[in-house]
Amino acid sequence: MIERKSERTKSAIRAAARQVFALVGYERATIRDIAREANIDPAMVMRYFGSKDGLFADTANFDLNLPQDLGEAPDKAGERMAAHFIAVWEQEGSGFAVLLRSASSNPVAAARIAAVLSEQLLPAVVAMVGPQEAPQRAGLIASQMLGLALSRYVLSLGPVAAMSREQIIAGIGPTLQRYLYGPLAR
Amino acid sequence: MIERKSERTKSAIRAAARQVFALVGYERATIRDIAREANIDPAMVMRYFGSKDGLFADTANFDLNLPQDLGEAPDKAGERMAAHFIAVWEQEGSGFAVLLRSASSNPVAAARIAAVLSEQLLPAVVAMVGPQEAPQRAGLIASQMLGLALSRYVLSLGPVAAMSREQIIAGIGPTLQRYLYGPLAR
DNA sequence: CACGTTTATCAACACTCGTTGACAAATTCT
DNA sequence: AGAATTTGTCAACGAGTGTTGATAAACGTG
Repeated sequence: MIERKSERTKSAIRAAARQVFALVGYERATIRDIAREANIDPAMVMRYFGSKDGLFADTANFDLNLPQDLGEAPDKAGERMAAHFIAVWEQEGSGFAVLLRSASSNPVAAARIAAVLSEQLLPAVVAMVGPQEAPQRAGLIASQMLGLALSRYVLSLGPVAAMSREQIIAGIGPTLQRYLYGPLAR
Repeated sequence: MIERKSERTKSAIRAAARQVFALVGYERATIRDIAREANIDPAMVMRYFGSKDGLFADTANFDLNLPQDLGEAPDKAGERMAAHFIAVWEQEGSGFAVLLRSASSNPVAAARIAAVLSEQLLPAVVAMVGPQEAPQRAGLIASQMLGLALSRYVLSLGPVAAMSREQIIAGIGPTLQRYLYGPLAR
């Protein structure tokens, strides 16, 4: 057999876990729920992922994957960044929904979001504006993007969820642009 | 006795509940934890609040309390709004921390945040810019403010938590200003 | 003081959860 | 085919949870 049977089961569990975790969060998701969603026995989850924590750690990952050339067209950076964020989030199984849904109550998820900020967003901003002002600028950007994701995808707040991608980008792009290159308080 | 003894106990429970709920969220908070924090018996919680849900419903309330005169100085509205948000959140026992910490996993909390948007923020924005564009503008404002609160108070993301109130206001005020009165995509 | 009401204590129930281990079935290898 | 390994099933355990009811202590009132 070219592919172990267990790999099929593992990915079925993973897919079900992503779905359930993203929908109800780490605490409310039960192994029994996930197993039922994947049409397997709860014990299989333990066999292949060791524990509920292990499954979550495997499922809740996210790569921001920012383009490297944002700084080459500085006047377009904000808009491009906004568009990139939305594109990455809306691709299925990105793991970001899992992460954000559980971040408020699960320390592991919170730490991973913090890591995305410090290891992916911050370096990109450093490359654009230098190390001096980068933390503050990256922090402001993170606050806007996380707030958008929370409002639109997690809480589904009416007005935010109703906006089109284009409206979102038109609204938030200039904000990111200013957070990147606009004036800053000392 | 001028004040029933039960009122003392009830407010002790309330205070402990706010603290525990705000720290770990609805699901991870246990009645036993809250009771221990308040130095009372778990059964007292049931007597006075009926259920864990009842206690949460009693604890998790929030009034944005926006000033009525924001529209009178339109060029200052964004900055004043930002300053007001921060002031309201940082006053102890505001209940907002409880709400936001649990919003991602608790439907009641999510619904209450949605209600703050639709019943408090939206009407204020309608009064300033009219009903046509208000939903989109209020949605954008909510996304930025929720994201700030999430980053700074719930997740304590380093760069955001490190900023001073003045830096926050200087950074976010202009954003709200543009969300209120700036150009908008159709 | 004695009585009724309010407040507090305690132990237990019923349930759900993550997790485990024994065992069976299927699959692969010799 | 027979043995060994992998994969799956099932029932149960132990811990923790919200919740309840019986019972005691504290308190105000005649």
